[in-house]
Amino acid sequence: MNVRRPATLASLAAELGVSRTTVSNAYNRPDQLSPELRKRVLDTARRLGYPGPDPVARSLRTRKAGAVGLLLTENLSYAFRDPAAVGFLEGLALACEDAGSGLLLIPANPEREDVASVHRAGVDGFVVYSVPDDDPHLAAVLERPVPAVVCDQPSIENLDRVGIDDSRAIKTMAEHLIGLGHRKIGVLCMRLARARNDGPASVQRQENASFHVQKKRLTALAEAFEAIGIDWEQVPVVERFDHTIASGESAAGQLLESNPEITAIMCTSDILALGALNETRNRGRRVPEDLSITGFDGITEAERVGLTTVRQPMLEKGRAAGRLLLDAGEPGRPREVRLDTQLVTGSTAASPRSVEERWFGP
Amino acid sequence: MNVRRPATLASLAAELGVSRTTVSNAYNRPDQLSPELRKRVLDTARRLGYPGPDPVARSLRTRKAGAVGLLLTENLSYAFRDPAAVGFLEGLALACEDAGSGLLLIPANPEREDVASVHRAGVDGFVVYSVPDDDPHLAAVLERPVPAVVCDQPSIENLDRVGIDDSRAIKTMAEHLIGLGHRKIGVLCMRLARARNDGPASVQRQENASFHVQKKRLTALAEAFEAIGIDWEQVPVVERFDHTIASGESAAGQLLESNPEITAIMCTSDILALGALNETRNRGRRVPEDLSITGFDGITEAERVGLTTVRQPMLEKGRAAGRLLLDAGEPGRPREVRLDTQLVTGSTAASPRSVEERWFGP
DNA sequence: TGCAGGAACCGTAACGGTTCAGTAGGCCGG
DNA sequence: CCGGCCTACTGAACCGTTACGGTTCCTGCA
Repeated sequence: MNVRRPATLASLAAELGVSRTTVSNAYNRPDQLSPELRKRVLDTARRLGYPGPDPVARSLRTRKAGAVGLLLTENLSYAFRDPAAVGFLEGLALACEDAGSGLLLIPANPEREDVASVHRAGVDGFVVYSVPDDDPHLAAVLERPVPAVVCDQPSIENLDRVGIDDSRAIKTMAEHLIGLGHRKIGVLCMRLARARNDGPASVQRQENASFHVQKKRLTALAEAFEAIGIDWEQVPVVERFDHTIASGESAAGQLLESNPEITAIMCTSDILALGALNETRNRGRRVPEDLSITGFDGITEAERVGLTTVRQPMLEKGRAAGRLLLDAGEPGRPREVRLDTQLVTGSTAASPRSVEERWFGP
Repeated sequence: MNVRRPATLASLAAELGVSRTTVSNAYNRPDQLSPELRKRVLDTARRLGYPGPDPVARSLRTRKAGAVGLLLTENLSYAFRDPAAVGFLEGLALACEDAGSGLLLIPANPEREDVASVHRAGVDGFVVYSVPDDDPHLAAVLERPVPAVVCDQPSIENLDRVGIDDSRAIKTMAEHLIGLGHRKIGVLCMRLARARNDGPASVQRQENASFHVQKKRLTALAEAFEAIGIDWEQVPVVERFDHTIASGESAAGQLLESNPEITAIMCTSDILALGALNETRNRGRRVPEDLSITGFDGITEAERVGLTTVRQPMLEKGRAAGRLLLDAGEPGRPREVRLDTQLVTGSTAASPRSVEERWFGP
């Protein structure tokens, strides 16, 4: 009985001697037929091994897939490796759950240009999470005649958008460090473009960055530091393609090697900051006495080690994106959700003068 | 132009004066038509705003959805909160990625019996991860005429299966504790059945457990301890429905309150163990001097705090499940993957005699 | 000149449903 | 006896595509 099931709504109807409509109604509109007949239909279905209306055929007819697609810049598995991404996913999953919708993770290898996965996705809409502006997958999503919500991206056409004020958020951090007295800093950032570059990022590269969030943060930092008379050209920025603690370590090493005079490292993510923390301490320098280190995101691991960082509500971000997508707004009017961030003063940033104090006494 | 897109493969064909087949071929089989015509098709498609073949209609025709469904016992969002689940997901995502397949997370609220989400899922197969034996969602999956792989479940009909030797694994831990000299232990376990029960779990409840893994582990523990003459009836087992650190804390509290004489707490998961660790220390008892605590899973957080636990390869589990599902085996012969586990001797389990030693000297 | 063979394209039949405008019959009030 | 309404069910159109098995036309070669 379990070998093959050519049972279909039509064959079931034939077996019962009723119309297909009636069988369909038995499943979808119980009030449209007598209880006895309905029972008979369902019983026969069980007997014949009919698993109920085929979801794909139904989707075709109803134009509803019952799922939202998630497109992110990284390998699928990355979504589960980065705590910030996991937080976002959790929020998105919550929103989907509330709406009874599925969540389809779309495989989009950033190194390849294979857009087929986007075309193949049977979804009612897309959530696009922090992909580069020129990503072909994003373009493919825009072509699809379904709504989309972008997250941590510049606003596109008339799409709904979710994000934070990246500029304001990181400026708060910059001002915090400036207030502490730091003048010589270095920056660690995530990938700026689809083309791999592990090393210093020139100002030009920063300006041409296609990863919106990273670009925004660097621009804001430049503004903050130029505002107090520091030449941004002279501020070393080291970029890493992979977003891992190991990347943070090697980037920090590179930075400290070439710019030993800096008193603080600002990272555009907590993961990088955690790596920087490791590397710095491995080199025998104390944090924050010898070097201040700051992150961005506010992931649990960061809070545990007392990282000074900017907390952004990743879960809320995901939830907001899901909600925006699932309860469609007015046609012409794109919506925007901008979430609040919060400076978390941990124990990894202090005044650089404390160094002198250690040497020469207070 | 972006308002409505009634453009379809048929309308495009009509516009071009070619057959639908040809348009279809332009997308799917470029070698079946001349490059010029193909270009003309694609150009016209762009002009008309035709987004390419509809994925749902394609799925219906080809009988391929290009996605695998994941069913788990918990709220969707739970999958992202539990590190072990995240590890599993990462592995599963890797396998999906390799096969160019999507991963559809199916919302299956464990408290409700709403099975529609399973019926609605347009997928080529299911991965079922640790749901209770009597879960209606599981039943719904079995009805669907697509392959399924179960994980951490008893083998079903002729489904592929992935798991570990839970019995052997936890016995190793039990023997480790016994070897250290522990005779009076308490156990913290995860939910045993769909019906909520936060408190002591009687032997009968243990035997009737519908969560296969938990049952297996408890049974194995009973065997291990009865083998050295301990009456399992006398061993306190405390169950928690929610799988959180807070649950671990309250369960440990309950256990220590009613059974202050125990020298070790064995937990069936690291999360519970981390909670137990907190609670124990908050009560002013030292670990492992005053009390030994063991976990199960080997999550990162556990390793960080030096928990004595059993490591199981969650990522490999997910990957194996995905692979099994994606490269279909022989029809009649269900496959089974059984992964290895490993005892991790951390710093949270020690000989109970060290207590006496502390009091009376060595 | 005849013909084999391949390249390029086409027509039809599914794929498995949902939906909507009916229709037949029963019941009821007038 | 008639008109109207309700219940229970039906028929046919439609959703948008791909699989299958052709047909047509052109080229090259004997």
